[in-house]
Amino acid sequence: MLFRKNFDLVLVDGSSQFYRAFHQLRTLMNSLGIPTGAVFGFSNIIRKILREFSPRYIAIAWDSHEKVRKEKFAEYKAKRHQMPDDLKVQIPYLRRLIDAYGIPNFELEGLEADDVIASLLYKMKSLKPDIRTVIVTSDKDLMQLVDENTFCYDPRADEKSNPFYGVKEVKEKFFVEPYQIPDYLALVGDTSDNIPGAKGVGPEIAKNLLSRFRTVEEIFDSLEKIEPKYRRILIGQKESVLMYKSLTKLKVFDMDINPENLELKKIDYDTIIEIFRELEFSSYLKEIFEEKPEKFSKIDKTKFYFVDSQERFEELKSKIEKYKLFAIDTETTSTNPVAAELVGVSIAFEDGSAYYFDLRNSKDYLLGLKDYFLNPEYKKVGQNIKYDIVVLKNFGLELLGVSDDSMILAWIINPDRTKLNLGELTLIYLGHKSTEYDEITAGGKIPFQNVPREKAKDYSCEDALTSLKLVQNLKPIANQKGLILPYEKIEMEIVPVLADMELSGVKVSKEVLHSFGETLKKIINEISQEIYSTAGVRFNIDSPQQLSAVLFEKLKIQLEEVKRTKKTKSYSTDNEVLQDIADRGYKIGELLLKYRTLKKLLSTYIMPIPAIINPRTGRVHPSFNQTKTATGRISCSDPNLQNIPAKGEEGSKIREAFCSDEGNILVSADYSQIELRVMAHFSGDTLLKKAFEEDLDIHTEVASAILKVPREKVGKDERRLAKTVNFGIIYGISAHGLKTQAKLDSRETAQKIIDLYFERFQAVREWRNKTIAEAERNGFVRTISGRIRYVPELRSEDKNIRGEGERKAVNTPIQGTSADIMKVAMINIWNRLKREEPKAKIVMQIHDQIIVECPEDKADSVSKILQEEMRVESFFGFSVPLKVKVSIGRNWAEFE
DNA sequence: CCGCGATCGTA
DNA sequence: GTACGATCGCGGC
Repeated sequence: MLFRKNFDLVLVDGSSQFYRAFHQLRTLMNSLGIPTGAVFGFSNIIRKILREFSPRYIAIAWDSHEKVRKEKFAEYKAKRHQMPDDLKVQIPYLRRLIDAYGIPNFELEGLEADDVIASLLYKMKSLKPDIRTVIVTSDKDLMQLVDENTFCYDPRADEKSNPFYGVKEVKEKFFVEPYQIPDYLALVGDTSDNIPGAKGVGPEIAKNLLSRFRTVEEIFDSLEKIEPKYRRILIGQKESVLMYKSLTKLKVFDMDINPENLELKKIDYDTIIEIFRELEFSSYLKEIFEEKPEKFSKIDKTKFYFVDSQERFEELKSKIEKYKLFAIDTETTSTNPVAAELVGVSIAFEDGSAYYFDLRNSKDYLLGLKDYFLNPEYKKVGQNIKYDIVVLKNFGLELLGVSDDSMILAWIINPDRTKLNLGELTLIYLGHKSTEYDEITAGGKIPFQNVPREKAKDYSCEDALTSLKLVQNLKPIANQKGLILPYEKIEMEIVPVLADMELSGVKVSKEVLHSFGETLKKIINEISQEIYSTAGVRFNIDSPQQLSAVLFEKLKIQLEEVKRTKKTKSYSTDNEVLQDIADRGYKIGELLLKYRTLKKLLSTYIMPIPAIINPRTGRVHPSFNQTKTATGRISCSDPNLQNIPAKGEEGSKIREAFCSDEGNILVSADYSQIELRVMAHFSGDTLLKKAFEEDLDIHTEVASAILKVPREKVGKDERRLAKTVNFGIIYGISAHGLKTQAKLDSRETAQKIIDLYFERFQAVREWRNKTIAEAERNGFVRTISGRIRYVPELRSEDKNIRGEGERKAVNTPIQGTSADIMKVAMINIWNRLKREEPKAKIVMQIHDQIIVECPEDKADSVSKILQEEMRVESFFGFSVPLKVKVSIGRNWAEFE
């Protein structure tokens, strides 16, 4: 280690670190939409320096007004405009936080943070000559203070580089002594402070001169001794250079302070925890928990009981009757609810009591609650309660009257939030650290059924109770944000629908997949051999790294433009590139395309799916995830049946494997052009609405409108272009995106087409502008049901990030409203089928399509129900007719 | 063993 | 140009 890390004094350049953190984390916010990035970044720095240096003395220096330098030079820091509102709102949090950390702050009227640091350092050195100091900064200005006992430290330096700057490092970087830094910057300029420097002088000349002279003053005093080529450059610049130096040279003000004023005070953990909870910094909260577990409240476990006697059971029943609402949590053998076996159940009440059923002993008490479970008058709440519904149903208990779910609440409050586990939510919203599953199962090594009963009881009861408390905390937030309608009428209503879909699963033919798989394996093998012989080398075709080496280094294939990957900027080998290679006549291009397609099908769909067929049901039971998308869509996983191939001969072969059970049939219903209809509704565009009212082909109509030709004259290519434009509009469109997608020759051509579109569909343009403007004002967009999504990207100064925000702001109401419509339809269908065709089961949902499996002779009846129940216009006051297409088949390939 | 990046399947 | 999830390779732990 090069440096002793123990310093006596830490001086932090507060203003610049705060600004930097703000710009770097501009889009970070809590679930209430409050921007938090600057505080997050600053907190990180504070925590890091306290941890690394454990200083006795510490101070954070702040800029005051910049009038001293401004008076000298009006352009100084002219590039920095007024403080943005998003930064302003974070200041009170930061102040409280710094106070809570016990760190003194200093500010000097008229001076900048840098000067304050210089003044503090000067004073402390005069009082304690041997003091070792570290200055926390990312700016080079402060390096002028570096000496044998004073170091600069860049808290944001990456892991590998040395974050410390001592005398040696400063010399290596600038080739001047630390005290010469102001002279150096005065000569070469400093773009970050808008100091131009001497005209014609760059680092090389500055280095050279400052190796021979100590200061710029000396340089200008000795101009006659300097070579003519330098003299000519410098002449006439003395005044400005000396002025620049006076700007970069730090000012030392004699501060009336004692070392005690800089002492690190006692840390107020309670306040820090309070702030971190409010700003939702869960990772920091966890770190604090590791340091000071006693600062976190623990849940009261004194009222957690086993239901192991008739007395307890009676007590529990009377609580159910009294409160008419309880939280429920199940403990099982698997995270997959269909495969899971129930081993324990807990039930918690408002009074903080909770009851645990250890099912290893007896199942009778639990079964004794059957009537309460079935009675929807008794409300049930939980965390991801869909899971418990599925498990309990397989156990033989149906749970009706499910009214609340803490996970769904947290998600609907901020659907971009990805961490929704109970521990995380508990830490932030309740401020206590719950027992983690890994703690009682030794990191998952002990199966739950083997966890000692006392531990199991406390764990399970705690989960049920925290879920109840979270619901009580989160529901008012949802209400305040106007989310009760989508929450109660859509999300909570669809929970049992999705639970049933998971229970039903879908039949898949092992035979079809197996035989097709064998065929594919042979073909893939043959293609691989051909690829190897064409390339002249055996390599891993699945490795983009190796593949690009073969294509571009070994075979030296040259393309018109080199396409690079997004993050690592290496050579891209995606389909577009391979197609390009094929088009240029390279046989390997075609081979690779075929290889990719077939390998994808084999490894993603054909091989894994038979392996996850549930042996008990003979079907696959995917998860229908309700809290995984930011727009309100449902997602599907394990396996994801929402991306089963649809196109191509091979895709169709895979769809063939998804079929109805013996004696059953599949009925599919899909919305026609739902997203464009949603856009017609939102914009109120008369032309679009008319097209849908008259049930015309929308792409042809749009082509006719933008190309100004009669619809009869619209050709295939025109229609295809219009279709691409239509999709583009839904995705928030950009000229670049349309150019790529429609393979246009330039961005300008794409822009012209977009302009033509908006010229004809002015209402769409107006809606788009209005939506973005409102999103900027409110911070979020809404779907038709009132669901929200924040768009913090719109606050960014980065044009690309802003553009991204604009597209999200436009796309989310469209995609999200379509999701709202589909969800309401599913709820209606499920309720109606339950009454009228109880043997019919919803088995799939693919965003605009729903698939029901039913006995063959019920196909017509089910078709009619789907057709009727999907017309949900009246639910939302939707102003455009919805169109539903129904088809019937034995398997998924037989639909249109 | 985990996370990330590249790739590719869907709406 | 939007929204997802699964697979594989690869590098780090």
